[in-house]
This record gives sequence, C-alpha cells and structure tokens, in this order.
Amino acid sequence: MPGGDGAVVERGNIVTRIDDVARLAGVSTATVSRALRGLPTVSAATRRRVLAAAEQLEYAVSPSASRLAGGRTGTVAVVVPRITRWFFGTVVETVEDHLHQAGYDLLLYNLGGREQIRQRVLRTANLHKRVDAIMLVATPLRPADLTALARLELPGITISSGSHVPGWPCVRIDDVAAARTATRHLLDLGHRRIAHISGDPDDELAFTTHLDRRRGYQEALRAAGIDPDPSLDVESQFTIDGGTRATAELLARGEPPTAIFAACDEMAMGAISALRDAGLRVPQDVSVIGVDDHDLARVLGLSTIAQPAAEQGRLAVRLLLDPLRTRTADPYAGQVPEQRGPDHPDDPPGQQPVILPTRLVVRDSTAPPRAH
Amino acid sequence: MPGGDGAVVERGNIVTRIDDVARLAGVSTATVSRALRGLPTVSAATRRRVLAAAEQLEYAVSPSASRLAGGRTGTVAVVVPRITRWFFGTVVETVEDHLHQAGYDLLLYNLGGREQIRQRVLRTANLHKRVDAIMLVATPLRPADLTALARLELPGITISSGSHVPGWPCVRIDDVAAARTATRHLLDLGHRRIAHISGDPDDELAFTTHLDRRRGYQEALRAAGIDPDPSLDVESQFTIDGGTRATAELLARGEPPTAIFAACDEMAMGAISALRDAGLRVPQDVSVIGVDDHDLARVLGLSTIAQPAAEQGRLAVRLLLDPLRTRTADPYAGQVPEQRGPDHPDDPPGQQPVILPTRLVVRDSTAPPRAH
DNA sequence: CTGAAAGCGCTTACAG
DNA sequence: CTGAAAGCGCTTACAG
Repeated sequence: MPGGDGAVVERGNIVTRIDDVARLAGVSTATVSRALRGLPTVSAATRRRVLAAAEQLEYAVSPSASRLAGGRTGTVAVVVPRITRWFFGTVVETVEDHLHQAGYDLLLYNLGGREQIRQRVLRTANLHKRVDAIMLVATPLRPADLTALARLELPGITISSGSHVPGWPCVRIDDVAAARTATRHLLDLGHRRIAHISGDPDDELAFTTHLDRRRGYQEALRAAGIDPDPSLDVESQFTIDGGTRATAELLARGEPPTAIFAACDEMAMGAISALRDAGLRVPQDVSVIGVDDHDLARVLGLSTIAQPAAEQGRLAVRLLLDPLRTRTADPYAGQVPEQRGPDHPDDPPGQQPVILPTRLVVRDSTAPPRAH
Repeated sequence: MPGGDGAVVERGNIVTRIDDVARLAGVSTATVSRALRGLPTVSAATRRRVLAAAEQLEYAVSPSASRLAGGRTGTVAVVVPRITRWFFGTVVETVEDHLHQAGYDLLLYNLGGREQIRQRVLRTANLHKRVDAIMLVATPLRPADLTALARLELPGITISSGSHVPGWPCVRIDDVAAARTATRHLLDLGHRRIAHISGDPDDELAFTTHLDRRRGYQEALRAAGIDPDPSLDVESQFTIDGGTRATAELLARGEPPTAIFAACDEMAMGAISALRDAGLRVPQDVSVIGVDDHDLARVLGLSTIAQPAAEQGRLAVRLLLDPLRTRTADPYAGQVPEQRGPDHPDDPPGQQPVILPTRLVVRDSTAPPRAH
C-alpha cells in the first residue's frame, strides 16, 4: 500500500508504531523490540526509557508484523466437539484463562459434528502458519487426520483422546476405571440388572471415550460374575436427548433394568427425564449414575463419577506451552515479562498419557433395588 | 531473519509461498494474490492456471503477511462473561459456525468475572491491530470502557447488552417484556405472593439484564394491583448456585412465596434444588419459572420464557460482517470466493436495537397455588 | 488484464 | 549493550 491512503480501507485507531517509540526513547527500533520483550541484552537504563516511551505513547505491537518477522503467532488453536457440552465448556474456560495469562491468543474451533468442518480444520493447511500449537479436545482422529497433522509439524496436545498423535502429550482420565467404579457402585448396592447407555460409534463425533466406558462396565459385571446382556446396552448420543432416547429404547425392550449407568451426566439427565415420563421413580424404581459431575448433577441429586475437567485444561496448557516458551522470547504484549532464568527443569512429559484421578460421588439417584 | 536458519526457531511445515505459485503458474505474485482472492480483474484463463498451481502446491497464505500487507486481520474478538453458562455457550457455538463460514477466525475472550481481564480486553490496546471487529455478549460497559472502545475505532456489535456503543448495532430480547410475561403467567395462575430472584448489581459481571427483568416483574405486579414486596426480592448471581442461595435466603425470611420468578433458568434450577432441600414441592407448594429455555429446562419440567440464543448469535454475525465485507475482498482462505456483484442492498441496520421475540413455555414447574 | 516495486511494521543475525 | 539493514510474505496503487 505505497503511500496508502484515500480509497484504501480506513484502518484508523491508535497509530503508534515501533519507530515512534524508538524516536521518543532515543534508541533504535531494534532496541525497542528487545527492551519490550524483556530480552536480557538491554541495559536497565535503556529499558526504563523505552518502557516509559511505550507507555506514554500507548504503544501496542502489531501482531501481524511481529508474527511475520518473528515466525511465531502467539496463538493456539483449541478444537472441541461442542462447546455447549459441560465438559468442553469447562475445559475451554480454564484453557482460555491460562492461555491468556501466558500471553497467547485462543482460536476457537467448534466441530459441531460436521465432518466437513473437521476436515477443514484438521486436514487442510488451515492451521498452518496460523497458530503455534494445537489443542485437540476429545477429537477423534482417523489415519488421514494423523497424516495431515504430522505434516503440519506443529506441537500439540490432546485431552481425553483415544488417538495418540506422535510427539503430542495427552491428558485424560482412566475411562475404563471410571466406568468400573460406577458399575461396581451399583453392584455393591445389590443391583444385577444394570443397563448401560452410551455414545454411538456411527456418530461423526465418535470418540473412544464411550468404548472405554463400556469396557469398564462390562469388566465390572464380569468380575461380579454377570454376563453383560446386550439388550441392556443401548447406544445413542452423548447428550441429554441421547440419554432420553436411549432410555426410552431400553424401556421399550421389555422389563426395565433396576439401574442405569450412563456414560456421561448429560445422558444420565436424559435418562432421568425418560424414566420420569415412563412413571418410574429414581432411585426407588431405577437407580441412575453418570460420569462427569456436571454443574447440575448436584441440583438433580445425581450420583456420578467426578472427573476434573478444569484441571485437565490447566495441565494441558502447561504441557503445551512449557516447551514452546523455552525456545524464544514471547512477543511484547503490553507488559514486559520478568527476565527468565534458564529453562525450568520441571517438565519431563513423556509419551505416557497423564492420567488424572476420578472420584465416586454418591447422591440421591442411586439406592438398593426394591426387590432386595 | 536474514538467511534465517540454524539457531532460529524451527518453523517447519509446508513452505509453499506465493512466489512458488507464481512461478508454477507463470505469472506475477500480484496476479496470484488477485486470482486467489477472486478479484474481478483477472482473466478466466489466468485464474484457472493460478488455482491449479495453488492446489498442486497446497498453497495456503500466510495470515501474518496477508494481514500486515492488507491491513485486515480476518479475525473477530468474541467476548463473553462465562462460556460455561447456557446462553453464552449457545451464542458462541452459532457465532463460531457463521464466522468460520465467512472465513473469519474467532478469538475467544472469557471474562470470568475478573475485572482485571475485562480491563485488559476492553481498555488497553489489546484488541487493537489484532481483530477487525468486536462482538460483546452481555458485557457491561462503564464510561471508561466506552471511551476506550471508541478510541479503537473498530466496528462491533453487542448482544444482550444494556450499554449502547455509538455506531454498533445491538441484538437482544425485550427483557422487560419477558419478565412481565413470566410474572403475568404466575398471576394468571392465581399467585399473589410472587418472589423474584435475580442478579446482583455488585457482581463484577453485573449487567443490565437483571435490572430490566426486575422492572418487568414489578410492572406486572403493579398492573395486577400488587405492590412489589422488597422482602420477596432477593439478589444473587446468575448461576445455579446463585439461585440456590437466593432461595435459601428467601425461605429464611419467613413465610415462603407461592411462586418464584427466577431471572434465568440456571437460577430457577438452583431454586428448585433449594426448595427440595427445604421439603417444599414444585409446583404443589411453590411454582417456579425462569427465562432462557435452557437445554435442561425440558428435562426438569421447568416453565420458562424461551429466548432465541442461537438466532441472536446468527443475526449478530450477519450485522457485524455485512458492512465489513463490502469494503474489500476477503483474503484467500483455501478456496476462491464466487465473484460478488455490487453491495447487497439488504442491510439497513439502524441505531435501533434488533429485538428478537420470546415465548412462554409452560411445563410442570408452575401451577395454581394450593390455597386457591 | 497484468507486472514491477514499494511498503506493511516488526525481528534478527551481524558487526561493532 | 546497541544500531543499520535485511528480510519475513504478502497486497496495493501505479503504470502499462
């Protein structure tokens, strides 16, 4: 835009550039750049002058210019299946907090079950040159996705993912164990006819979570000498509606179970709704337990396996960012970072997934079966 | 980064640049740039060759370079109080969809009630040079915020906001009317002792929504010849917990009301929980109605005033983007846009807020009072 | 319809 | 510790 003006898009705003700061501080732009980013090769006196000038002029770097010149975007792509679901919303909330604290921008991608979007995000070069790192939350990866991801050569992390991306750490809970605990709780109460409602593998959002939870359910049954009854195992979606539909289907199949283990709290809530509609009381007629410890679980008196959603988000940000930060100085983001010592010696994230603990929370939706 | 290599941050990835495409297509980079963005000043034959070359090389523009040269970021900042709350999650989900469809990136800011974050986002030059537009969802604006926003000179839009930013359109519901309808529903059922639980003005997230809803509540009472009883009006937070606390407080004050109008569904759910804990049945002992039509409202049988959250998000994106798009061509984002005719003549968004309709949804949580 | 060249606003070796 | 200058990869008047 030589001599840019006139018909060109009006950009307006506060137009302080780095050379304005340099001029006011009486140094070169190179020195301003270094001072503002807290690089160690600047004298204290110079730094002070630069900071004062930047503040006086209300200077803010141009992210585009900084990114182009520096080769870093200071941005992380966060990919979730559906931001409206409790687990994903909670994870994103924590991730946003820690990412911004660390000076990173958060680019949000909500897949929403649309395969087309999935491909655009994962398989094209869309993320390429746009972000420094990728966080995939419960995003199922197909072989082609893995290939595309590998070609991007970007660092990343997965949360609650079944697929392993080579070189990417993973944070999750032990879904098999969580399901085992839930089922065992029902068994301990005396239940024998325990149904399971879970995710649909044909769903475009299919992820391995539900497979693991089913496995835990079946393991617990077998350990108690019970052969899993396929007619008590219904697949639907990981949503309230999915739980309602699955439960209706379950009831339509004949004699109701005395207990239902729902693969997530939202399905459990749907189950409670369907049971109520069918005139069955919870827990007198049918016990219900879920997984998550959704905000509303307490309100509904829902027994559940609590999982630390926020903690998974927090940890994921740390595992993702720590390696990035030791590479080079962060771009100036309004305040000069403290000068760092040598690399923190506290992050040896191996290739093993980091497993966070879950916890059985007994409320009012589970009780011994009546016949007992 | 002259001769960049060696110790420099390894950037890796697919390194096709615009001149690779130009060389392969046998044209200048200027022509590649124009062809890829669908500008009209390129011959069909040339365009075809450029597209083929870009595809063959899997070329993707560098957003940083494009933004720096073009002066547009192709990014919108979306600011919400708490992404985990139903209304905001639902709005963001729709907004994300439409923004990405239009080729824009979404930078997410979750205020989380932290005044410090609010200031960083709204009052500093943080957004400046970083986004082309701002969407503020239910974000309360103080005079200093308005000044700061005005200085940014960025286009923007507010959803569900009490504050008017000069030049920004606003999408919302009529909160006063919604509250009036809810209260009148309770009056029509025969209730006279109708309590109201609502948001706390001292809350850092305080927004005018709750003031409007209280006004509607009081107007409906007065229209029915009832003087609003301050002891039946409790302030708390717009959350489940807030609803629980407010209701507990209400019950502690003496004779319970026969009905509660909660300012949002989440508060209503908290109210139901508190009532149950107090041994009161809904709706036999106390009726409860909220506002929103939260996903769980149906499950809980909660009567409510439904508001179109997704529709507000969709409309907001349109009102925000339409004026932007007529200014200049969108940057290349992987596929060439169809060539546009002259500006759409279909967007005359005045300074008047766009008010979307609400709707009374009667479920099982409201019934005539027993005494009646 | 197309190209040469300037310019967007930074950061980074390099040389001192 | 600091500066001059190249370069990051695009887009845009301008001239044809």
